[in-house]
Amino acid sequence: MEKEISQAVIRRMPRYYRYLGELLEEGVERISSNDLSNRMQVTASQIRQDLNNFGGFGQQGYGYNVQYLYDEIGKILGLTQTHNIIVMGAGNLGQAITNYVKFERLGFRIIALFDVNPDLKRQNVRGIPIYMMDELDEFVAKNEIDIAALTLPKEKADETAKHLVDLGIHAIWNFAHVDLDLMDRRVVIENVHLSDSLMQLSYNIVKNSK
Amino acid sequence: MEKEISQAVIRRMPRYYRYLGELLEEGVERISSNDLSNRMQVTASQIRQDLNNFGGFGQQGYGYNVQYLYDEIGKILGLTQTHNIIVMGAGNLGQAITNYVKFERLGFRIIALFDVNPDLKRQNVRGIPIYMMDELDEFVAKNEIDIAALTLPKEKADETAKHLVDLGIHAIWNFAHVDLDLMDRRVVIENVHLSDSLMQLSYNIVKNSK
DNA sequence: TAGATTGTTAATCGATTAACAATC
DNA sequence: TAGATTGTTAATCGATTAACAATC
Repeated sequence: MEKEISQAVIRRMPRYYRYLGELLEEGVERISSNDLSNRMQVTASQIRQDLNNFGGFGQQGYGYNVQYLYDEIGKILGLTQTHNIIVMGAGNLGQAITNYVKFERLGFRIIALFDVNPDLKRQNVRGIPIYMMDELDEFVAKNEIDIAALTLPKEKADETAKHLVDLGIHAIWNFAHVDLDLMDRRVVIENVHLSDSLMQLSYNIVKNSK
Repeated sequence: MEKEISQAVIRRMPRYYRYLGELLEEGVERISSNDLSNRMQVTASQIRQDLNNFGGFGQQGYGYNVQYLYDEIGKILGLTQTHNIIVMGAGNLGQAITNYVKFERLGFRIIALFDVNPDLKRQNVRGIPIYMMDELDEFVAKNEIDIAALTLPKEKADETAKHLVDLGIHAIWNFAHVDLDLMDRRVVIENVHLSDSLMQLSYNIVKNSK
């Protein structure tokens, strides 16, 4: 195994990717760490350090080729392969995520939703079918699933997550308001705790008004 | 102004709040930093350091009173006051956020949505009215708005944000895939970049499978 | 070549952890 | 009082920034 790269660095990579995408749209061919640092409001030093965790993508005296760097970061982030996603919970949030077409451009493809509500049986979201929870095992056996997005009430989140892992799904995008307890298992979890985010905003509002 | 508290600390406060809430539900009356650290998988030292940024909430030999600490963190996070929210963009994500009843328990109250789509005129989400964008100025003038949630395409996000700030709204919960350019203004911004989050997950999947 | 800018090492800064005296 | 556990200072660790030699 190579030397571990810190999550602080990883968290910044999608942001670089986003800015490079914008530069591409603007038709910019090359950029120096200094120019990029001005745009992104980070230090040029940090950009160079971050990138050099993964290799030398630039050239002295020239800077970075935008298209090349964009593609390389895409590779690093695993965007060259398609990721099939199932969404657990077909409520508002589950449906909102499903409708987020934008993800598809990045290679993320939602292929099914699951819910317990019988009213949703045989329904679909933008052509993507909603199944009942008891159809999950068979579906997962027959399809290659890379990620499960969890938009369930917190009471159901933990057991569902464990079940998904047992079915062989090793990546969970967790929207439930709990920290999943799957420590001993080989799973990657990415949390999106919306209410935590809102509370952080609330704190900063109070601070800002002082 | 008091000494600045780092965002790293602030980011952890909602998590403490969440765990203390769970302890309350379990009927636990008091807890030591050590027991809490075991539950939360952080060091006891960090818990004590974090809390002591805001004051001494514990007692030697006893630990922390759960209810008291819960309330105090609630105050710190500004949850004692109600925050009125408007949601810009009544698409799937805007509606999903609006339906997230959970927020209300924390004092966040969504009072209106705004969209450009004339089909949505006079519609509502769970009783909360959808207005047209041209009704925004009047609505903001007549109501006390604390937070605007931005669920717009990135092309519209920046100008809308500027407009909101001009109308006197100084907190933005940004779901658009851009970093808003409002640097010189007195605004607090909390970003929720879902595709960034998904890319981070994707990176960790690749790493995990090695 | 001269100028520009990277890749990388060294210095600084900040955040986390450890330790322990204070005290309930 | 003795035991437990905080609040806080000191030590360590990691992340960011600065500096500069290498090189295109």
